[in-house]
Amino acid sequence: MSAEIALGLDPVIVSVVDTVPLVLTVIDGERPRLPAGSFDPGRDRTLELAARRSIDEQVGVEVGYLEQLYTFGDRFRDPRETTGGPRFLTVGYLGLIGGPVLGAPANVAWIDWYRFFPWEDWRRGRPPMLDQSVVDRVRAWIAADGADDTRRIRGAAAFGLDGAPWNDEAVLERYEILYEIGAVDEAPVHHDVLGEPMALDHRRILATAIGRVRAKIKYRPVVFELLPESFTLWQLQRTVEALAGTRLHKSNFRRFVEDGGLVVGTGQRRATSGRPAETFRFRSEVMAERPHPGIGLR
Amino acid sequence: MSAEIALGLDPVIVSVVDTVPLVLTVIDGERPRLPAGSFDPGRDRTLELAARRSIDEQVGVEVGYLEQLYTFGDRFRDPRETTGGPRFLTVGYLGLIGGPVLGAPANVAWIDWYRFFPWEDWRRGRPPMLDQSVVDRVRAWIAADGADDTRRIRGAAAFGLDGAPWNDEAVLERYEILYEIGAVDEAPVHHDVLGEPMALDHRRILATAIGRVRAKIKYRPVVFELLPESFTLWQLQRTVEALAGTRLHKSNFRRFVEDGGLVVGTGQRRATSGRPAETFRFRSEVMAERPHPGIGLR
DNA sequence: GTAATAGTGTCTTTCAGACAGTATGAC
DNA sequence: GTCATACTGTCTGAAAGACACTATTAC
Repeated sequence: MSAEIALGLDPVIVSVVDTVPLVLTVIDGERPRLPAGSFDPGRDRTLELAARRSIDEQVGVEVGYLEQLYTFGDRFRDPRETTGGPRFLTVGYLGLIGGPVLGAPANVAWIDWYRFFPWEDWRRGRPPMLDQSVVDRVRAWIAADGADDTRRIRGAAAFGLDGAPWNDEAVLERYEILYEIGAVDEAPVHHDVLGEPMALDHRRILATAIGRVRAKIKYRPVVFELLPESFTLWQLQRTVEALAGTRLHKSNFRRFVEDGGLVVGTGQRRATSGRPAETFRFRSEVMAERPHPGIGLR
Repeated sequence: MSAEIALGLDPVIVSVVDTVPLVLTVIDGERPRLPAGSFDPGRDRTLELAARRSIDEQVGVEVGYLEQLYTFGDRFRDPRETTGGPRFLTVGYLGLIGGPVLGAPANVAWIDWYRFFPWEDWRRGRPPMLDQSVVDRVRAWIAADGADDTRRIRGAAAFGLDGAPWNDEAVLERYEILYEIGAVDEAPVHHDVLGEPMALDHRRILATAIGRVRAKIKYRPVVFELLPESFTLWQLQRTVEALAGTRLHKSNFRRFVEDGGLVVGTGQRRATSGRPAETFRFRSEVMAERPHPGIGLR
């Protein structure tokens, strides 16, 4: 068993175009992967700076918002460990950038994250692939011989069974249960899988990122990192809906966001295919006024 | 510059006794330190298991709840790097254990975390050391020549300036500003420091942990990890107050916790110095009923 | 006029926050 | 009875959630 450590940096770079949440991937093998880099201890002063540089070098993109997600270190998360390689640890990051990104290398692709997590998109009602057969498999897993009693609560909370509400933030919890029941391609034994796979454990890292974004928009004004300086309220709502995977009530959303002091009108108007919309900008002063200025509404 | 990496594990183990939040420290140098261990890639299947084993081996304690906090990797966070040592990265963990812990080695000490963060305890009103002189230093830092405009918002949100409310979760943000203004011993240049220092960057890690606990109790029933199987509501309230560093309204707290289905009475009573109190236990079913079952109340 | 998108008014229910009160024990 | 702690009732205002409505453009 090797005593070496190799440290990687796995950034999940997110952008939203119209109603589609996109994740930046590299296509250079069978499965899409995150634009991972490796940490060179001699070069960067902090892990975050290393992540920024790695992203810039690989895909020519400078991210604005970047936060650390989690450090993944399970043995054999990288198959090179089985053939005498070092232990591959990686620090996951979440990066947000606004607008479409140009000038990226040819093997870089922005992919709708719901291709990897189709069961997470409830904007047009319950996703069709999340059908009775999947629910039955989760229930079988709950009731399995020798299973811990906590499975009942984990399963109900993750998939909204037995009257529990759907929790949009429980992305990782759902992915992990689907992994355990063999409903994703990455599981060692699997059948009738859901969604498209990614390389290594990158879909798990993406699940962590989606869960984090969905939680974070509710108590920190991070959505604005994904929008241009000025935007319409409809644009803002569409962006939040894309991330959260749910629909919001228009008038409640407007009230929340305007009365809450999160945005302020610019006085400008923008032509649409109907009545022109007023444009707004983020009001950064809310950060000091309220402890948790975010968007959390049904 | 070395190209080596060394990975440590720095657990913040928390317990609450009566009204005192305690953190487990090791006293073997000038300053108390966290019971840090190093990660041996050949031994443990996951980072969390490695952290558990490290804690058990060092201080003979088996933690129940354990979650990853953050990975710290700033250059020179460990001074051994300056003399040709490897780059010392560390993964911080938060562990919670209930009840007093016996049988620990002699150099292990449970210390009231407010000795390191006296300005975080608002249970008896505004902490006296957080006086005008400190506020003046923060304001000077905000107004400094060439300072970024974001300092105004950071400072106001962290220290409740200009009408902003005190945010109990902003523990790390406050520590970082105090570091920048030289009001903590760990800062390279400092005077009139607040609180007791810890070794290396351990106080920063502890700040991260306190902020995380304070945030987490509001949306996850983690307090119960710190309490025995059955407890009185007064005990529960005292524990929450100890962690949050604020006082809560008794009747509102009771209503929240009982009507919210977080606890259920056992029917048993317990003698006190006044009327006997009913005992309660945690109702784990809430986890499936509500998306965010926690305790968040003034 | 219609279609399409933008934006407003208001009712109801829920719940946080604050008040003041009563209950049951030891002595 | 007093003292100490445990526990309850209820008022108020804010805000979430749901509903229906009006406004301004293109055609």
